[in-house]
Amino acid sequence: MAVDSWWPADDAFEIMVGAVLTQNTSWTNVEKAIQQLKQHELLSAEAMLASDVALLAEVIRPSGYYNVKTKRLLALCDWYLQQGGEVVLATWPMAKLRAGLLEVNGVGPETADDIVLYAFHHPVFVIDAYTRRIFSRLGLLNEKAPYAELQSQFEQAIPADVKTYAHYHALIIEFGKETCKTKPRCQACCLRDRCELAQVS
DNA sequence: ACCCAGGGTCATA
DNA sequence: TATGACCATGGG
Repeated sequence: MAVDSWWPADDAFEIMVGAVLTQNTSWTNVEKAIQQLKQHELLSAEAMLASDVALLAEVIRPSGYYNVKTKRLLALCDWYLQQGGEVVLATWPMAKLRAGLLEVNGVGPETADDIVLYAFHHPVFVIDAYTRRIFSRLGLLNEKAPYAELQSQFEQAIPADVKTYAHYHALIIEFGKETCKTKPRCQACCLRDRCELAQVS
């Protein structure tokens, strides 16, 4: 599965926006917000910073936490332009990019890694709630372990390759979304049959 | 009418 | 350092 086939976006900036909007939120809600950003021609750092804050909040409303996320998007836009935008950021090494993103208010480890992997194509493994739930139910990791610790486990188990990391993450999300909706705890037994993911252990 | 969902920050002890 | 409150929507 190609990276872009499950995180569709026209450019790196759109992925950055999506990474913030999807915080603790289903992707279907994020799609609505992004669609509305496009309709209002607000899907650029310059346009967001120049827009009326109340309007921006209203436009991204479907993604939830819209007041918080409005501030976070503006902080990210600010940083993005200050550094010189996509052209400059694309030249940064992975560690510098990740550290820089983490400095932005509202960008935590998962949001930063979404951006590092999907927008700038550096090999970093994204740890999300699905990863924690599914693999802890399989008894393969401690759900409460710190982000960096879990990330290290996956990065040691999987070859450090952008497409591979994106592929595994996509598989995890697919299970998180599609299996056993009425019985969430059944995810583990469904997962056992999927060789690709079972091999992660 | 409930329950859940792909985070992160801040205040408190 | 660790735990809890808070942010808010949409779908099952």
